[in-house]
Amino acid sequence: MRRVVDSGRSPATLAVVAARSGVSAKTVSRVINNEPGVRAETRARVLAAIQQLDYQPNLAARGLAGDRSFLIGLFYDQPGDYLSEFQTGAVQRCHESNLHLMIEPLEASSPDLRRHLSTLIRQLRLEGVILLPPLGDLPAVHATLAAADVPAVLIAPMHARLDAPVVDTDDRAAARDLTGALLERGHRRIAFMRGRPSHRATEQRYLGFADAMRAHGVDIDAALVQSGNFEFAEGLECARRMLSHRPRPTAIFASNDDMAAAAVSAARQLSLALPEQLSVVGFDDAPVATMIWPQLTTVRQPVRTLGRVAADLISEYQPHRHGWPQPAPRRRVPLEMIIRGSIGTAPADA
Amino acid sequence: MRRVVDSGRSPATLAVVAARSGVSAKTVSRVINNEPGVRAETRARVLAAIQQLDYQPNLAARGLAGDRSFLIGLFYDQPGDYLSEFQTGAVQRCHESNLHLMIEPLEASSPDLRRHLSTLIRQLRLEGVILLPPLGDLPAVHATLAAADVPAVLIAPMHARLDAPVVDTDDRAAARDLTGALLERGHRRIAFMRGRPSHRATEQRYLGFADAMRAHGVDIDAALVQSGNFEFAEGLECARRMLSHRPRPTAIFASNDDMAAAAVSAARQLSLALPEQLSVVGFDDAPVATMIWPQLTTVRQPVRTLGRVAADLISEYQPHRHGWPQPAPRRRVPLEMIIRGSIGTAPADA
DNA sequence: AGAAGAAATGTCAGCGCTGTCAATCCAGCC
DNA sequence: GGCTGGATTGACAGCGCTGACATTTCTTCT
Repeated sequence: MRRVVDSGRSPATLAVVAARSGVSAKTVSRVINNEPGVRAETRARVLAAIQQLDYQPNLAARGLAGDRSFLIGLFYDQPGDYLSEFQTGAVQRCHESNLHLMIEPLEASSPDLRRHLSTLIRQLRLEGVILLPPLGDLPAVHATLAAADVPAVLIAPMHARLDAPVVDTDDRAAARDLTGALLERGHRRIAFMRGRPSHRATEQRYLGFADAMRAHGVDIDAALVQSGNFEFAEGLECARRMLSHRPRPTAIFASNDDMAAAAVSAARQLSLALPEQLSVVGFDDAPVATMIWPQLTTVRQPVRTLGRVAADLISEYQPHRHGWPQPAPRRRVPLEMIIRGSIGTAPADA
Repeated sequence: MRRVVDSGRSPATLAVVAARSGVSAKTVSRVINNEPGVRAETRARVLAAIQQLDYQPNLAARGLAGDRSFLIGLFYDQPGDYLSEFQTGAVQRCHESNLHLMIEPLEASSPDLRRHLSTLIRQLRLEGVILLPPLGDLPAVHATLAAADVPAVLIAPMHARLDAPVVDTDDRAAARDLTGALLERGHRRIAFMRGRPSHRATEQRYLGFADAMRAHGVDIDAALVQSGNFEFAEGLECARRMLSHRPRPTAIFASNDDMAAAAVSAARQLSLALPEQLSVVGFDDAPVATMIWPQLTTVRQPVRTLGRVAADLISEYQPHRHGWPQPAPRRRVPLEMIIRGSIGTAPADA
């Protein structure tokens, strides 16, 4: 009895499956691709053979023959803590459609962004891409994608486009609710810390804040609306300025949790008691929101869901039509407010 | 004058480049793959044609013909804030070698982990994988990879293996330094908060702590060594227990920043002044480290570099040899201590 | 039963590239 | 010049699959 050492044992091919199940290769192909026009019994037989042989179709061959790639690109500029959650959601959804996700960092400000992107797209023959902010707003990116005829899904872009679907959240409504929570607790002098101007969320969150203030007939003190650029460090400076303003605001609405954490730090340094003397709300429910004391009242960003929905749109895209349907779909993912210890009743003497 | 609309204009193929430069397809292939045995002048001519035609080789075709995939897999279990940094480093390095990175979540505890992994590997024909903890320690993962003959790089695994290269950091030395910083400031009653048992870092950091204590002739109070499982919530419980212990520790060494943040929160709730009454150190230099007040003294984790080095090992892997060289390479990336406001001199009355 | 049409299945070329091996070129040497 | 051997280059098949189209096998209806 002889044994053949075969560490690189060649995996079963479609032809082997065909032989095993007594049909032609083409029929096996039909089964794999879930094409119609295969008798149920035949399909079952083929499926059984696939199982027995533990057959896995060769992606490269499928791609080459069918002029596809089964690859979706996820492009991002700044890696942030939300990225890994987002991509996890996107990958999961992609797998359901037998697609794979390639993640690609892409410097928005890089001079050869176009070349880089173009190389990537054409080498990989990406079937679609997901653009995390702020990439969805770069004309250079859209031009390159259009030239290569690759459909894109935009995540919370500043400006919606007719030719590209968008996934976003209703930040304005959430900001309204959040502001409402402060107003309900008697706050009137509320400072608002804006985010980075290049993000859609920056404007939307401010508008929601303004909506709520107006609805309650409360004036906004322009001196108490400043930008912290979504960053902790700048938020710290900003909060210091706000807290040294007189009369002092009784609450700070920070456009994200990093800046809210900064506001908490600033208050801490001024020995203000939270939430007795100052209420703070953030946005995003970032990890830091529950890592400081008091924990931040904020709005949970359904990041994983966003990733899933984005992948969903790409999967559903019908390439036989010319481009996306007009107008391109837009999906809104609901946002959820989370009340935690960082807000309280406005101080009486304020 | 007529214009032909050609949105899906077929990209140049290798054959076109060959015709253009007056050589055979095979020679163009040689140039693309940087194979030797091509006269410099010929190479230049081909390169010029590639440029002019803006030719991009088709990955799927190269893969099919050459039995490669140009794909590296990055597997992770828990998405964390470090993941996106890591993958950014890894992607960058991969691109330098014309490889692409596929990221794949993989539930360590999932019952069909093997099946899932196996499907992925064989469909994509991954050329190598990077295993983030704790995946590098799962026998099921190694078995599957070995069966498919796919080389793996382990990131900071609990147990090194002879057959797989490892990238890690010298946590023990860093923990020693960090403990030294506390001892220098007069601290003697130092509590130590351990991490998740499944991580190599947990043990290493404790050993470094113990090294330093022993070197200074300071006894470790066993009651002050407890586990917070690397998580904020558990860290909070743990810190409360530690701070209610009498005599109270004057410093807490938390095995990661999340738990250190928890220690700060706990101290805050007990109205302890930081760092006057309590010093806290963390580990990792996570975002939260600079988002709380006082900012955490910690050790910076060179995450992006780790990603780059991991990809480097995979790229350098020589598949013509049988497996990795014995013993497989191990790369240590240096760690850097960062002193911030969370530590101070031990209280005199302690 | 037989024809017509729909449904199911098969044949075959070829996607764009690389491995194998054969053909050609050229320098160096007698 | 003619020969030899290494350096270049080319011809061609085929990687594993799917598209287009041909063929066969059912249904259904008269």
